[in-house]
Amino acid sequence: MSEPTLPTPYAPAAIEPKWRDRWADRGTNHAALDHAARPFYALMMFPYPSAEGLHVGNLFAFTGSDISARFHRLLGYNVFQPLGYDAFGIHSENYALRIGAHPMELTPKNVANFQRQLERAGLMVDWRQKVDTSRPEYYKWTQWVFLQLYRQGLAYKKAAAVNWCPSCKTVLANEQVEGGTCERCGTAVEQRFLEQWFFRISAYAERLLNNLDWLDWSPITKSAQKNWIGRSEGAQLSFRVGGHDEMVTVFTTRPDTIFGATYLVLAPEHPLVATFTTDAQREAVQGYQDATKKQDVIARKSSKDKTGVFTGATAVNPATGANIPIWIADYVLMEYGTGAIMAVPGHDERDFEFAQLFNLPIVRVVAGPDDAADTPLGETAYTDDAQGRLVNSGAFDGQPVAEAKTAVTNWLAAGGHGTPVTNYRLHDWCISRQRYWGPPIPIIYCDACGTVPVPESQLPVELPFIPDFKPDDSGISPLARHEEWFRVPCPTCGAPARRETDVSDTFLDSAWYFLRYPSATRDDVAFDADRTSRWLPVDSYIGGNEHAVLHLLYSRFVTMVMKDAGHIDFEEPFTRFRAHGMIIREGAKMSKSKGNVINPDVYMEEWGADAFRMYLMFLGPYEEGGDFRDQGISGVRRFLDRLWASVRDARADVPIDAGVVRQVHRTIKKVGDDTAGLSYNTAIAAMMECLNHLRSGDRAVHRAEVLPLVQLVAAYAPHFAEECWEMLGHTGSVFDAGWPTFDPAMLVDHEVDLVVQVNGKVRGKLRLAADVTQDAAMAGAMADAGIAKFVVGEIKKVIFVPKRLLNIVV
RNA sequence: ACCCGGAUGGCGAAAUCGGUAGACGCGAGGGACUUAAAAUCCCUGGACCGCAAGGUCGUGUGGGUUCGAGUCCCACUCCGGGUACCA
Repeated sequence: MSEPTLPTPYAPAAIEPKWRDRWADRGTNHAALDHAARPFYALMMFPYPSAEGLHVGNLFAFTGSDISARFHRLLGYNVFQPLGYDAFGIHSENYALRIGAHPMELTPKNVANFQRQLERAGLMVDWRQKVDTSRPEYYKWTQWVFLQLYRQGLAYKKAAAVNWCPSCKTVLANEQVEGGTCERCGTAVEQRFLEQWFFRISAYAERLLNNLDWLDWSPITKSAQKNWIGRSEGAQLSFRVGGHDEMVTVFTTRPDTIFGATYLVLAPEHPLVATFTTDAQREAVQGYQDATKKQDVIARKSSKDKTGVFTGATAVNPATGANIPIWIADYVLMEYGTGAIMAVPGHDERDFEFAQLFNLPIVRVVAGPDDAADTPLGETAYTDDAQGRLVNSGAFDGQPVAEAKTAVTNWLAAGGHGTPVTNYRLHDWCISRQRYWGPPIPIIYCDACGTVPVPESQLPVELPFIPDFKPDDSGISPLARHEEWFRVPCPTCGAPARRETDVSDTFLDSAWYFLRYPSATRDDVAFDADRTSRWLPVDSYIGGNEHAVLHLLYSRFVTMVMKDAGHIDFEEPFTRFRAHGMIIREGAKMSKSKGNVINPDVYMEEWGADAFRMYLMFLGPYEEGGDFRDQGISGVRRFLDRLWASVRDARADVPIDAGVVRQVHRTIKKVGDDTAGLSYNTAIAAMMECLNHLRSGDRAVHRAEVLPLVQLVAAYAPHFAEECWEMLGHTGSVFDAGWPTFDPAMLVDHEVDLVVQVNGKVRGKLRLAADVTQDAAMAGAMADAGIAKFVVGEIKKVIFVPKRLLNIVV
């Protein structure tokens, strides 16, 4: 008796590096950028390369995107899937500060570590086209993008408030302020006024909103953008002020309530406050203004307690002719509308609260279905505008709110008191950062010529290496401490001039990176015209919904501007966008402080990258995320082990089972449909089910039965599939072998289990021909004693759903 | 407060149109193989009553529509995310 040779087990540690090397050698993942006939641009949101290394959340996102990309390739598309690094910005700089490193030295190390981890994950990325936003080859063109906006009159400079942490001696982004204190040291944040560069995104509000109608995006993402843009229809109304020529203009969405406007409120910063304030009130008003100014932006917005001061002035309500007092209060914001409101305490909760506090008159001008004109308002304002109708409003009494909005606006407009307007919440995008780690804004200030854009031929304006990159108490950029850098001759007249020392927001780096990928190796243009028109707009964009608003909105804006400037011929960058879900672990959010952060390296080491990928996709619906449970990964690994064994032991000289073949065809259809719809978890379940059927009863498996399964699993477990494909005798890549086809005839059932109910309760099931008639089914049911015993009395009704059920109502 | 999601076995979850609730996987229990264990393979797994056949209940709560509801409608509770004095 000879010792049988041990069968080869599935060994990811051996085959994964083998295929990574082979893909690199053969250029398997390279897209034919200049002559692809069926281009498909698969984009995933590029990561910020943290020093901690790749997060499973990243890998979850990338794997899902990669499966979609590989699937499209199998379907015959020429897929371009690039990746890069969002390496510039405040995250990277703060981390460098914390560990006492320099971002210019630290970032390349982080990028290298990410690169290693990403390559290991087996993504079908065309690494030739990698971008790194912190490299001069990239940010040269970020600066170019700034200049295009500047040329279009969409970049301008104005003074604006910023958050300042006196302890960290730095400007903070709004996201870095929590409840009025610095997220890092807990110190109360102050407000400073600094000159800032803005992009006029508000000019695109309407277009950004309207295009959402036809974009193929996740509905949640669309609604987040819609809310952020915040379109509201209303009117601007002007109020005469006693003793003054200046009028107060307010914005309101409820012009119908004008008869109930019993006072006006201006924002404390409103420019007319000083004009209107009477001498008697001046001290109180100034005191209030000073107190407001000292408060930081965030604290002001988080405290809901109403405060305010009377200016001493009164205005005339154009509808009633009554004199109404003018107050200032910090619940009115200068940055929205006109910075002034007409207060209608009867029908606005904030005004109601304010009026109660300061004993201002509250008048009912809208009544609900159960109210009369003189029904008292009670404890709260009445804000139901769907059911309300006007009262105490002269000629408009009895009109429903919606109708009255138009009627009152028209009436006021005719009298010269106002005009209908549309307002947007969206405000201009402040892109200045008084920081070091970002692209210097390409502007030069000259005493003679004023603000001069850096000529494109002089780009990039390189970020110099400076050891003292730390922000200081002055509130100006670290670059402003380096005269040798910022003193330059004026590009126009040659006189001594100085550079802008602020850098631009990280979000600008990422607002155009998708345009760069196809042309990443070009140093003469930001993006090549031919390649751009071949590959863009992006066919599939997958990313986190945390970027639903800022990144996606800024990208759309920049794309629109590029179109208007004539650089591209499309205005929406992402034809299809899907948001993936979030991964939690053992029921809890992952965080460093909890110590439950997953290190992908450890899992890939133990189980293999393919099993890890597949588990991430199996643990829950991709668009909802899921719970990472350490024990769960063994299930997908066992599936791969068994599939491996079936491929290894498959033969060509055993009978093919018709039932197995039918199941394989059904699985091809289901996995195709589910993968296209990002239902990866159910696609994997279908493959498992199919394999279980294939192997059931310890039968000998025919090669033709298992071969399609290898193709189906390829997008999910690419190294594994390549090795199996080779074992089955192929020399090329499985990704060039196409997607298996199914025979629709194989999907049709000739016999079905018909469920029989009596009065809606399941009483049995019958194995019957699929095309059985109701009468035949009925006869079959009555012949079954277990069913017939429930059919007592007269049959009132029979519901028959072919192929599904028969319900007998007695 | 407002706007989105969500709630299904011990656990992660599945269920195109309203039509067998719990696919697939984890864990658990039992068995085979083994001197033994691991690995692997097979079987059983919603709850309750029952020896069984069988029956009753069951998708967060309370109502409703329907022959039939996890799925549709109304009211509510809890959880997650986003926005937050936006007039």
